[in-house]
Amino acid sequence: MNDATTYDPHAFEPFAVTVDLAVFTVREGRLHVLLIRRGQDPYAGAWALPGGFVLPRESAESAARRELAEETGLSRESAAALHLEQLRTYSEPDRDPRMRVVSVAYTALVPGLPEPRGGGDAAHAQWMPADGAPALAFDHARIIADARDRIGAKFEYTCLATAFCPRAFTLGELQQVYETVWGVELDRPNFRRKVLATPGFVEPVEGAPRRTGGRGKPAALYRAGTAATLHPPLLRPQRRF
Amino acid sequence: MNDATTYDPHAFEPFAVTVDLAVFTVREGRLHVLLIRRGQDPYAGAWALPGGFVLPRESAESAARRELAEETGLSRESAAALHLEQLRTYSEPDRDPRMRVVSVAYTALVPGLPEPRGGGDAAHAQWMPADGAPALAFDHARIIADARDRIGAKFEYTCLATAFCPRAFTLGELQQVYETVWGVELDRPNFRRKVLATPGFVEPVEGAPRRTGGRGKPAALYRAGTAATLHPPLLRPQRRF
DNA sequence: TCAATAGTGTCTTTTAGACAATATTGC
DNA sequence: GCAATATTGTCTAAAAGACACTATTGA
Repeated sequence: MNDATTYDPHAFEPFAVTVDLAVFTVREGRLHVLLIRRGQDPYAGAWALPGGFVLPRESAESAARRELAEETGLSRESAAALHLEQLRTYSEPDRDPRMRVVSVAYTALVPGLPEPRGGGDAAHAQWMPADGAPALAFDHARIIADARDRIGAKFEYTCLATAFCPRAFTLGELQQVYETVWGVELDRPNFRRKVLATPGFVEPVEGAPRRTGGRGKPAALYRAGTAATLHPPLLRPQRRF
Repeated sequence: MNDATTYDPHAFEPFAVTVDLAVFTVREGRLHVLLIRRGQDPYAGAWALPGGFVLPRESAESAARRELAEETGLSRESAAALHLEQLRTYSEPDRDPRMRVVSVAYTALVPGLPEPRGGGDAAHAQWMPADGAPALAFDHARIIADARDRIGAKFEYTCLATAFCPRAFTLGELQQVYETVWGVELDRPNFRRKVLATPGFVEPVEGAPRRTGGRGKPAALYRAGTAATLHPPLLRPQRRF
């Protein structure tokens, strides 16, 4: 085994360590991902995930939150409240043609509303549909695919879906989040029964019911509960064969 | 956003990138983890996870497989067949007191039998019970805890448990793997019904049945099936409250 | 009135959990 | 025979799925 004691940090060409952010939202019944347009080679003009270098004195998680605030134009306080989760690390030697870059990818889920009005560099950040997205720089298409897999799986046994919803939301909105992420239709009464029967998933919020589109009965409002995981899970409908 | 184009790799003190391996096995009904004893400061004399530096031209995954082969004394071919999975990356600035080290942790599951007879550096590698383990160097206790959480969760909806079993195993052995990892007792008839009803989880193997301890009816042998995930999942018994 | 969405109730099928009963081995 | 483990079977409880039905809004 190698040991760090025997290692001279300057003996090798150094590794660069970056974070990449796969920031998702649901708008108009479609999953969107936050992308920026690259101005320089390689991949000049291509779309890419936001991200940046981990600074010498910060953790990857801190770097991810810092970049997230910068890219979305949110305050640090708001960004701190967003759901941010480490996805995995990508370290193929040639994933960046210029130098050795190891990137820690993070997934963030944000409610549908806020535009990525960027302070600073984020002016070119834009929501793009996660399906039918353009060609992406580096291995970013892979990162997005991995992130979508992870999100879809976590929807089954965690309360993660509420991270896509505003503070107060209707069960119809929550159901649409599930349907969008999973790409399936769910039965409304059964979904409702299941969600309400899961302790800590959602809790009712008092006040005037909200109308969804103007038409139809106004729906009751709920907010995210205190639970983090679902017991029992909310399983994706299976493709029986 | 920072961009690698504007980055001088030698401007900062470089990052070192390592892999840490949390290698587990089940023996005698207890979960064990492969540890090495450190010979040098910091943490001289303490136990630590095996691992090492990612070389300039290899991916973290390749480094993990290389280190795994070295530490366990297995051939590259055997090591390639073991279950190896990226856990997460640890990047706190002071996790190593000497320098900035970002470590990509991997989890490996191996069948109970093989001793870590090490070629080379691995002579000091040893299986230790995962509970009641000694104090560990760096943040390795945290890594082991994260790995155990992940394994326990994945047991619910994947076929991962068979990775702890030899090529041919009995349902009783598989059940004991579940019971060890989850720390619960399972009902044998129900476990059996569930496993056999899940397509692709296990498949029967012909040949003489094996006796477990000499006493009792010999059990039929099975091998791992072709499925990777369980549908529907095999849920951990819930602590109802 | 109708269209549209929210919400309730009910029935059936599936799955999980508890546990009795039988089978096959070593001693 | 008995102890120990494997295996089958049965009954019950819980959950999922399908779907009819009612409720409340805007036009």
